[in-house]
Amino acid sequence: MTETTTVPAAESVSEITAGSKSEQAYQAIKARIVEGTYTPGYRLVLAAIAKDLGFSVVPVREAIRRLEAEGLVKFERNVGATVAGIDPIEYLYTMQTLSIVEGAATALSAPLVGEADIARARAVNAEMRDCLEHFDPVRFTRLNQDFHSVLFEHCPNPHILDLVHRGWNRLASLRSSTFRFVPGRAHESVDEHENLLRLIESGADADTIEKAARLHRSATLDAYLSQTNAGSLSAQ
Amino acid sequence: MTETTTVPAAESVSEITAGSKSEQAYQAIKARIVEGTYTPGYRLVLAAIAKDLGFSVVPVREAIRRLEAEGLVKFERNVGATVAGIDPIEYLYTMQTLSIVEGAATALSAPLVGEADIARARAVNAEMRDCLEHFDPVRFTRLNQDFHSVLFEHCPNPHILDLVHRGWNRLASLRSSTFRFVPGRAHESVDEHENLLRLIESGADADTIEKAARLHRSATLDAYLSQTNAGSLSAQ
DNA sequence: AGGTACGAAATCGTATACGAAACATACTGA
DNA sequence: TCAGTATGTTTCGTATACGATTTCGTACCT
Repeated sequence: MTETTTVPAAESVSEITAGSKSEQAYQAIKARIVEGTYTPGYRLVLAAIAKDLGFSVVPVREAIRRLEAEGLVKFERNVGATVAGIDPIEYLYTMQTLSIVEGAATALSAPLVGEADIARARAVNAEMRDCLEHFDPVRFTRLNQDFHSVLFEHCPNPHILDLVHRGWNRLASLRSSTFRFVPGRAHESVDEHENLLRLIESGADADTIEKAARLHRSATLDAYLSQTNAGSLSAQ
Repeated sequence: MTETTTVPAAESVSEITAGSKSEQAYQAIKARIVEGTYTPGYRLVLAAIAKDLGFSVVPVREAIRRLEAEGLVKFERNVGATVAGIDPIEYLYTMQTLSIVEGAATALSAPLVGEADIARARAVNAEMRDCLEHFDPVRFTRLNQDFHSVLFEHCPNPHILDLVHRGWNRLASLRSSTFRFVPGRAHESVDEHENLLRLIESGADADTIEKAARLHRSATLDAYLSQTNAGSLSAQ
């Protein structure tokens, strides 16, 4: 008879969604930005979003502030928030920053990357190579992220790892991939991936790996820059 | 003649305080953490702080979320916020991250650092040398920040610069300076500063400067670690 | 007609209020 | 005596409401 008392019930079946409404709002808005529903420059009005999501404005407000901190939206006091644009100069800054933190993360991860990881990364890279034929920039970019994730996710320093994730996030918010603009870069990229894998396999020292990873990204940036001749602010 | 029309008057003289109350709350709480009024582990209760500052809980809440994003406070859902502790492992992560971003920022700044800057930095370093006699860790740490600020503030990439600032912020929240724990390190530090200045003066290449700046910080970290033998997770 | 000043609408910022979750404590039953 | 449950208190999470600020449209003056 007493057995029923121990079960405090499962929080009402339909409420397993996600933590707070702030969190839900954050996820929802972010998704719409990445997915393109909210295009750059789009004006994010608190009340409108709140009504749309069925929440009050308070959680929405908090979500937007979080997105601001991540650089996905631009916020102006007493005016409102807009989806951050694809300002080429911003793209440059983001890529440069990412080249540095990702390089470091990859180097720090390297000793912890096992054979299984290498194999997985190589498989992804093979898919990318296939992808070069009937070129699909979006798919290619997806695989690219998968590839690099394998290499840096073992980074033991959570702060650095977080910075890497933020960088990728920002890039994701730029609707079309870099490779759409610089398709030629894709070939080199795949080759550099293999090179990077060899370095890690052979237990190269951290500095070498870091430099390679950083250069891999700077090269993409440079390719983009020479395409759009947006000035020479190349990463070191 | 038309110029006069553009001036909408100075917003009422007494209201130059600071933008929003959220901002004020943010500054106030941060100050109390850095200054030590709120010691690590201290429980930040929204209502209490709000009453204390004379605001409502809403701006306070937002301020605390910002501080959480910067890592100054730890936040747990439905439980509350506490001032982030001096967890040695966290200190390690912060220092390692800072070594990387600060190194990069310094290297990127180097070409933009003029003679006047060098002179200023050298003056600060001289003060630090003086400071070595009757050693004052707090003052020394202040000067240390001044010195490095000169070297990285010209960094053209605002994202990286922001990351550097955040790192310094977190370190500042650790009440007593590193040099209190490792006073011997102070001497070497001053010498390394001079070395760094020479490199920049002579127009050394970015990679060399970056490495030197990064090593300068890693060395401080290592000194701390060997003092507390907190395991060997040394930066690269 | 051009530009300025005023006013209304829109939107944000903050206060207050209430419901929900977590923690501490006292009580009941074996 | 002790485990487990019930209750109370604290504190957070969110909704609603109102005041403050900006922006835009319109009428007026030169």
